Amino acid sequence: MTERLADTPSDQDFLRLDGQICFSLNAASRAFGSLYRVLLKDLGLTYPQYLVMLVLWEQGTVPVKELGRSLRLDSGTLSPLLKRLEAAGLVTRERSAEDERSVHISPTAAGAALRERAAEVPRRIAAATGFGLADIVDLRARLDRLTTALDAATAAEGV
Amino acid sequence: MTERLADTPSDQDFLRLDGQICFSLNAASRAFGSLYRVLLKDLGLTYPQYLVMLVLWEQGTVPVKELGRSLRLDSGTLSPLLKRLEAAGLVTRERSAEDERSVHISPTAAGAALRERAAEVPRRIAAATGFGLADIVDLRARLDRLTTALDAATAAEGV
DNA sequence: GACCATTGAGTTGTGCACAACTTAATTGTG
DNA sequence: CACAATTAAGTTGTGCACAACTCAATGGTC
Repeated sequence: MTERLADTPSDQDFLRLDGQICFSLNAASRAFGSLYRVLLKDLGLTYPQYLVMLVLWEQGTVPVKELGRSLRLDSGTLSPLLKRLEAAGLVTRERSAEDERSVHISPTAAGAALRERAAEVPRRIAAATGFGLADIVDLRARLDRLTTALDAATAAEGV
Repeated sequence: MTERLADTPSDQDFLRLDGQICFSLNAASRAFGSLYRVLLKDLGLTYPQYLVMLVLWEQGTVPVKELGRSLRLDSGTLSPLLKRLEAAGLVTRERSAEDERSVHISPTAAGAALRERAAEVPRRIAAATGFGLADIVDLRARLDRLTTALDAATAAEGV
């Protein structure tokens, strides 16, 4: 393989990258998923459900719209997920009085109680990464930058 | 908010981190997914299907087992995916003669031809990230390190 | 050679992500 | 006020990820 200047990558370079950043990202995301699955099993929550509960624990009552903004999910994903949480007795769903289009989600007593049992999860996750706080903060910043760039590109293509 | 030493993060720090690295990772992964979806639409491929085709373009005929190892996917995911690729006329599936348990996947002529049309995708993805080659390589290394650590932790918990 | 554990694909069932659509409530404008 | 456009949830359909399972082929081991 011949040497190339770092600023003039070949098609081959791109082809290799291709199966890489996104693939590595995907793999890391799924690896997190596996660990969360194990840690959340006792609580009877999936990772997306756990994210919803995190928001509710912090904010109390939250409209579906706001949940979607926070978690980057649309109603097509949230509606059935929230129904399952409701069926599990962890949240309530009620139409807003001021705006009948809006539905407010609140944790039930059981849902709120789950917070204690979930308290250990974040620390165990952080420990499992083997990363220090600074590393994590740095990685997060890069990923967020990446997401912003990709969203912009998708929007540009989408036109 | 009070200042803390970097090496003694509080529970609050962990709770905040929690909704962060994994969440950022997830968001980035999905942002990639959205861009790939747009770019692959003309080819009639989803991102996972594209990954399979990448392997086939590079290696020709590959047993399902090997595909699973490469892509970190099990037969529960691959079997239906490969059936869809077969239905689309992009791959063939045949039982191995030496080992009747094994199924070999090969690109058809149409599947191989798709390679040309997909050639642009990697460069456009790389451009969309806004990252240089060095940044991408570095990020990939961090993510792979993360995945390894998480897999080890999951295995340890799994016991 | 018979028996049993292992292996590779496939199937079934659950849940998430997302596109495309529907429905009902609200808002804006003539 | 009326009516069109917008907005918030929800529904439907497709595809992926994964656990748990089945089934047939293979490879020891006695």
